[in-house]
Amino acid sequence: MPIASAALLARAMPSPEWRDLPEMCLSDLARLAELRSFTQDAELNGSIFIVLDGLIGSVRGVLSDRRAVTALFLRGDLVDLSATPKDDRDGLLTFRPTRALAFATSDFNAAMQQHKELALTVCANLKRQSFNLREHAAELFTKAPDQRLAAFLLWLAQISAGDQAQPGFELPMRRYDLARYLGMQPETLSRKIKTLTAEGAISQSSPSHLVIESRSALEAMASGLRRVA
Amino acid sequence: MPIASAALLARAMPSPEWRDLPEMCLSDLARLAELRSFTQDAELNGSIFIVLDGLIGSVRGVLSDRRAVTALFLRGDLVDLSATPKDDRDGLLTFRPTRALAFATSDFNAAMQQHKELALTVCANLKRQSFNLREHAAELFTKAPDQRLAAFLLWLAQISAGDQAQPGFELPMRRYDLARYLGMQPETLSRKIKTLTAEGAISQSSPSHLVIESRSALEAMASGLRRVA
DNA sequence: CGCCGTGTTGAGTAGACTCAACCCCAGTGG
DNA sequence: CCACTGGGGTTGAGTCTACTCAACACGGCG
Repeated sequence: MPIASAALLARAMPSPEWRDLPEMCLSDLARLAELRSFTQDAELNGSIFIVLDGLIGSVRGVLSDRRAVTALFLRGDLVDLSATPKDDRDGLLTFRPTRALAFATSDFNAAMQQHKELALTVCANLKRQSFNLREHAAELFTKAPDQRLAAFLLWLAQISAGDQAQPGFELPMRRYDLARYLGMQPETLSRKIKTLTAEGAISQSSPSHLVIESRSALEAMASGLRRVA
Repeated sequence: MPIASAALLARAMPSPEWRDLPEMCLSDLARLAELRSFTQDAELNGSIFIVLDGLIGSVRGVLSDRRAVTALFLRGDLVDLSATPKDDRDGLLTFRPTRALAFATSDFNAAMQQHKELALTVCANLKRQSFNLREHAAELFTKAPDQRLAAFLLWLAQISAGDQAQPGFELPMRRYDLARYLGMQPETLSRKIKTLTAEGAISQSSPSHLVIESRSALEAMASGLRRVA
């Protein structure tokens, strides 16, 4: 469904960088945007999205059982794979029920042409994403799997902190997808979680609900360099 | 040294996306830009760069012997780490003698404010870089080290194809840095190169000069080419 | 009940890592 | 002219760990 007004769009926007765009720009975007809801495991394609809530993953080899999750798009992120070569190897998947604003690529580009503030905001967003990608790549091969897991859990606790006062948090994705994002096999991930609970660093009330018991233990585990034999 | 005129700047620009900016914008950039030359292993910081030639790497843990190379910036790439948190863990290093245009961050941002074409070009550039980063991450954990090496060599041959008619190409970086980029140890890289030469896929006249002897063998080994956005 | 998706556990193996030593070459200085 | 030095690169032996494949546990749902 399209958005009624600039004010409504601003309310829907997940982060200030979007919300604070000029009135004119927001109303143009409102005219072009479509608010879409996706179930888990929905395949997204062909559009530009702004994530409102939920979690979208960029996966490599969607069909294969050997898929790689190359990036996570969180609330507030701009998702634009229009620069990606068109083949069937890349894809966007929702890892949980997700809502997003969808734009036709040409519409959004035209809006960027018109409103330089939009172009600047998109630039800033892309820079942040590039940073996260580099960070992720760095972790992928300076850290051992258990360190990556510890670092990821701390990161997750941080970004889902404001949500509620509860001590724990929900894993926003399946074990399988998480393993593929952290660059390991699901079995390995399972074992690592097991050892973390055994060491008392975390505890899990249900498979997807984790509680950090000892933040310091996790931190000690996360920051270390790669295994020293 | 600053650049004299828009025409000179346009001539220096390495790729059409920059060269085709409007006259006004180019002359503003020429006023702000500084043409700088770096030797190998120079540390860059604090500015925004446009790479003219050479190779810049984003490294994690510059000082450590356990460094990770998280991204490569080639000719035509915009290098802007201003969104990166300021700590001593990230850094930019030249992997070979490199020339680049340097801008003060505030100057460049002001220019983006003024010229929306510049903002759009930067957006496009960042999107391409994001794609490359995702591609790299995907390779890092869907491919085995020898596959990564084969894919990288093919990619390198492709992007340095136009340079000359010679059959081979120069490795643009030290073994050590290459290994760190491909996510393996220097020793492992050395062994992999050895097996590739033993299998007749490549040959090396000097340590840094490689010739692809059998493209098909490499392709078979790479199990999927690396794509160029 | 059987089925399916999801997650966990259990051996066994392949292969990347570690550490140490060595080679090669360019520069340097006696 | 030659020994010395240091950086970059290579080789060798041994260890460790993440992967592989298989089986199993569990819950929801027809």
